[in-house]
Amino acid sequence: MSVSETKTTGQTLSDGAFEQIQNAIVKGQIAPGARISEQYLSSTFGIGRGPLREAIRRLEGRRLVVRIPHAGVRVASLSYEELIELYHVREALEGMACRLAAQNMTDAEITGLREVLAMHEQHGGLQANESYYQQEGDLDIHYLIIQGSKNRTLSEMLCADLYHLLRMYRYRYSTTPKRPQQAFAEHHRIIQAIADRDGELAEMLMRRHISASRRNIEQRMQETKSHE
Amino acid sequence: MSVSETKTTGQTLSDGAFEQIQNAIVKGQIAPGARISEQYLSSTFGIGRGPLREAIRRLEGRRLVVRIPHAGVRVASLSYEELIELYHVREALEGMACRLAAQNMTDAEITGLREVLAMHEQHGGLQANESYYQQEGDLDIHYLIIQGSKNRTLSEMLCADLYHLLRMYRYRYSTTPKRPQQAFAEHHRIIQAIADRDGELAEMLMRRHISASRRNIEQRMQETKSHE
DNA sequence: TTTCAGGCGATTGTTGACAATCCATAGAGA
DNA sequence: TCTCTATGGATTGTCAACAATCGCCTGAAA
Repeated sequence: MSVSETKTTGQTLSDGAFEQIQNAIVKGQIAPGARISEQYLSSTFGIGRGPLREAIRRLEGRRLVVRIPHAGVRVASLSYEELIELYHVREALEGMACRLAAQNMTDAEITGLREVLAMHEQHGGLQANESYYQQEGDLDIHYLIIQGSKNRTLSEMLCADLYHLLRMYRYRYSTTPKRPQQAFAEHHRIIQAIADRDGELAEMLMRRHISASRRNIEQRMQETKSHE
Repeated sequence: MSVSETKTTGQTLSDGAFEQIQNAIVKGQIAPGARISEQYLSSTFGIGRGPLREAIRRLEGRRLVVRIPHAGVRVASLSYEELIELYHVREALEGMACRLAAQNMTDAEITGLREVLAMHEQHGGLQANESYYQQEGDLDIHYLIIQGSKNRTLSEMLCADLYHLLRMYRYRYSTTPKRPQQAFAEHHRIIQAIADRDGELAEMLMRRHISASRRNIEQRMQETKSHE
């Protein structure tokens, strides 16, 4: 569980620590449910406990860690139920974002969206760790559409708050083999609806897309039965 | 802008400061957009800067303050556009919560909901600062319905993140004279739909309820033109 | 008069030491 | 042997001092 040394993009030590710890948690380099002591983090990142505690409080706000007063913080370990809840929330929020995107995206942005999709189609051929790239690509598409909604409040909620939790799960449970192709087709239809400025259809397609993704997870969890 | 001395409910100084500052911001005791120095807070609450900074980082996560590195933090002053955005997000999220509440609330909880509504109806007679109570009452109803969705992720997002921002505005722009009665009737219909276990109708009614509230604000802002 | 450079004051960022709290373990008594 | 208590260690919470950065104000030059 060695935390790889990524560059600190933050302007202040606290910001840097925040990003690094967040990355480590999201990528699973720190195991979910594991207790993280301030001393460990302090020696790992080589900074004092002050900035660390500030970073932890921010992570707490994003629900990436759970803190118990006088007892320490643990990496959040979302239950299966909470993951499903997350997908339900996403369905409502991203459906809305998609409808707004159909209204508010510029033609240039829609063109860019298509280019990203095409790029992912080309890269879709390689096999090794394809799931990873496909997943990140999936996030890229969703990210662009969310930004296209032009609703900054919505964007922040989805990108800053929800997506990190989601990515945490994606790193844990690698994607299912069959989904990517289907997801690609769904993305294609969604983008088409946006290009047609059909907000209602775009919302419906996005909701179905996320709903299908959720059911896919539910099915896999049912199979493996490793609820832990 | 004297910050009233409210009791510290938090278990740790940082938690207490977090709640107190949050309250002060929400209630408008600290003006929106005002710069708050750590020294001021430190002397006001009588605690060191360490816990204060932790509290500030949490407030930052909730978008109640905006922080610029090396330059200090300011109380968030949401623009008119952001307020409208907030209502749009609420519409999607609370609509969903209402649909889930119709599915998942227990009969006892629905009874409790009706009692709260009836209580607010009785108290509706008094005039002085009625708007305030009506508003808080409104929040109570919404709060109960959100909890009734039994989706903890959703509940946290709405209650912990969004509602404080919303309350901040409610304290600033006192409610309009005519809305309460109408809102009361709408609440009544929503609760009826929940009692009937009609999730689809409940969601639609809640969306319209929030949408009407949003349009009411839009109209008022149009009239006064005090966008500042 | 305007603009830009430099320095001063104030504020934020960071650190290390100190205090308070909790957890686990060992030990005594029943 | 079991339970309850007390003590020690470790960890978190808090504070006060130090360092770094920024904004403002002064003043000089164009």
